[in-house]
Amino acid sequence: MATIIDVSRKAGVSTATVSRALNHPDMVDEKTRDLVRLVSEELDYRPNRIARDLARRSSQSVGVVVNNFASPYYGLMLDGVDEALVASGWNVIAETSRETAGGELRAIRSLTDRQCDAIIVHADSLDDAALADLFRNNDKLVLMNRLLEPFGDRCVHLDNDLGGRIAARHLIARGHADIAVMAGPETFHEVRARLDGFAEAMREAGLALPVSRIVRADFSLEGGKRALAELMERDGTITAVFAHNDAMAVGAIEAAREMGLSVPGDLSILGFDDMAIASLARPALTTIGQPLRAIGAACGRLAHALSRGADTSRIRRVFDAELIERETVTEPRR
Amino acid sequence: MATIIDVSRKAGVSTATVSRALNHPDMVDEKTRDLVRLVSEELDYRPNRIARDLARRSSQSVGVVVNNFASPYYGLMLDGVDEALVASGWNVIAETSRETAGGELRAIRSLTDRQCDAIIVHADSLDDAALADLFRNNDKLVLMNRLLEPFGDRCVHLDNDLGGRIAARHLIARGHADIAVMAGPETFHEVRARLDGFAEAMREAGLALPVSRIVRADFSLEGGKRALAELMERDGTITAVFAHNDAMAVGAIEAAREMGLSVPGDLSILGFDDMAIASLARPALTTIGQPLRAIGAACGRLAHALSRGADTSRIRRVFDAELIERETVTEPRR
DNA sequence: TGTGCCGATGTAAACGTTTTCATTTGCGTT
DNA sequence: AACGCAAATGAAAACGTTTACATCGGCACA
Repeated sequence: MATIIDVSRKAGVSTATVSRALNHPDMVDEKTRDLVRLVSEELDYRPNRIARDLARRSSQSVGVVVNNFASPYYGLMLDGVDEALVASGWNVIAETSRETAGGELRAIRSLTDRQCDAIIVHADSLDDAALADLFRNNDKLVLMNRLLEPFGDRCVHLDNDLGGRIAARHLIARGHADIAVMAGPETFHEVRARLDGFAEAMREAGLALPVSRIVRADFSLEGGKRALAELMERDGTITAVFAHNDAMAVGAIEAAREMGLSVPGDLSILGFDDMAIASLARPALTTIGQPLRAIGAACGRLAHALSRGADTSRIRRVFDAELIERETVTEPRR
Repeated sequence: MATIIDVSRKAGVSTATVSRALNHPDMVDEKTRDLVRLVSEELDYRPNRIARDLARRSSQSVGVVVNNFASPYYGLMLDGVDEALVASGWNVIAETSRETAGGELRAIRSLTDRQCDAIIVHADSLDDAALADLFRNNDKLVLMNRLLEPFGDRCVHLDNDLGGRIAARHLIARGHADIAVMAGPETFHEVRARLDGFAEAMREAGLALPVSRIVRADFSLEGGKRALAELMERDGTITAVFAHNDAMAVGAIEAAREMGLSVPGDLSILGFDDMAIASLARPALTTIGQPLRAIGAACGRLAHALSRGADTSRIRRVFDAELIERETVTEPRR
């Protein structure tokens, strides 16, 4: 591999001039600039990024920590981050936390050691206090799809409260009054917000949401099946259910079918997330979508701006959930 | 941030000793070793990876280039790569090609500039000749889920030929004789192998596979729908179809339903890939699975071994496809 | 009591850039 | 002709490590 020294020798100039010709073309005479470029081309010179990074004290990369790569939830956000950074020649160094709090800390440390100029983290296992600690000590940290209160300007997230509201309003608009919700585990911060927004919109419409109509389930298809069974056993009068993610919703569809209930004839079902499964389900699932790619891209832009000390005020931090109408919500049969 | 110089001063030794105490503990006296460790701890010293990489002439990272992050196809393999490397403290630097040949070359260049010790590439847009060029000039390149003939020892891939064989044998074993195949676009190298294996197994069983029973479609749900329509129009006697991926297979299920055909009663359908959609479809799709995570992990191990000049002979390069029986294949009705 | 060796440490070079500071050159101004 | 200034360039320091080589004691051995 040719180094800058090879180029400087062959071109008969100093390494400083080569560096300037390539990085700050306007600082060097046109003739030498062309000469240097020509020679670089001939030798197929490619600057060693490690040496450059060391000298510049910037790695031109942002680290991202996610639970895993396999789930499209993370995949879409990663795509967004990548999309936002690729134009500026920056790289994304991704590391997985393998769903543990220890893993998240380990990943952040490792990315810090690698001198990433900023780090984007999707934190599931870390609680608010631990995160606040991290954010206090590191001002180049961006929180992905989660809101951490005192550091709102470094969080990019979906408005889950609004998502819950939209869900309630849609079901209410279709004429439902006896509505149940299939909530995710309490450990998920999203769950609280979706529940709050939903309850608030119900209240505004003068409708009741008794605790007997709220059931907890894990975010899986099986969880959804079990949850629907429990719900119907508790209270057979419900006409619609709002599930906190698509997998649970699809599970609910299956459970309903097994009970001899038609969807949406006897029971309307509304999901959340708009993952691939929603459009593939039959009947196709009506759901609340979150713009994951856009959220990822905003994280990327924020990280980039943060690490260059640029203005971050024009970067969007909160994204709206959006109703995706398909086939599983209609008027209740009377 | 504390540097090695801070540590050396505070401990009253040279930087060389600090470096040795931390990296080669057996080269330094027990007492100084403990002292250095204590001081490092106190100052919260973390070696600067960029400086270390420059000095060691190794970045301890492997680059991976994939089309995108959003598809679980790549996600699963990335998870595998990560899994194989995380233990040794190496990082994965991922870059997307955005589905273009130019993008693949650009990504490889960029990862080379970053001094990745090895690069794993999933090449879709590059043809064999271009790839061979690359592999000739760079001996730290690993090809992910594709076979490039003269460089088989640096390719990790699914045995697609076997996959095709398994598909044919399963349908034949169930009693089918009039079988059609829904092949993917010719540009995909997998497609050829699956077709070959399938045709070979049909021949072995003494069954015909006329070209009229082979239809090309793109790898999408819509493509599958259109392809089934065309197939049935050409020849209404078929009792089973082998689709080259799950999305097409699910499209075929839908098209069949729209034509008033029951699946698997009137028509058996066999997919390929075993992506999430397969288990979610109703009826659940019988398909041929590929161990993507294991393939990714093997790529990771191979890249790691290659970059350290270690023995690579014990790393598995070809993985078997596996039949996943669900609900869409049964005996033909007679 | 030398001699040789080995273990522990320090000195300084090396990794390949970027950038500060100093120097040279040429030009316009008085 | 002397001066100042700006543009172009070079010399060398800096980035923070690792490691080849040199040095120094101490110890076993003859």
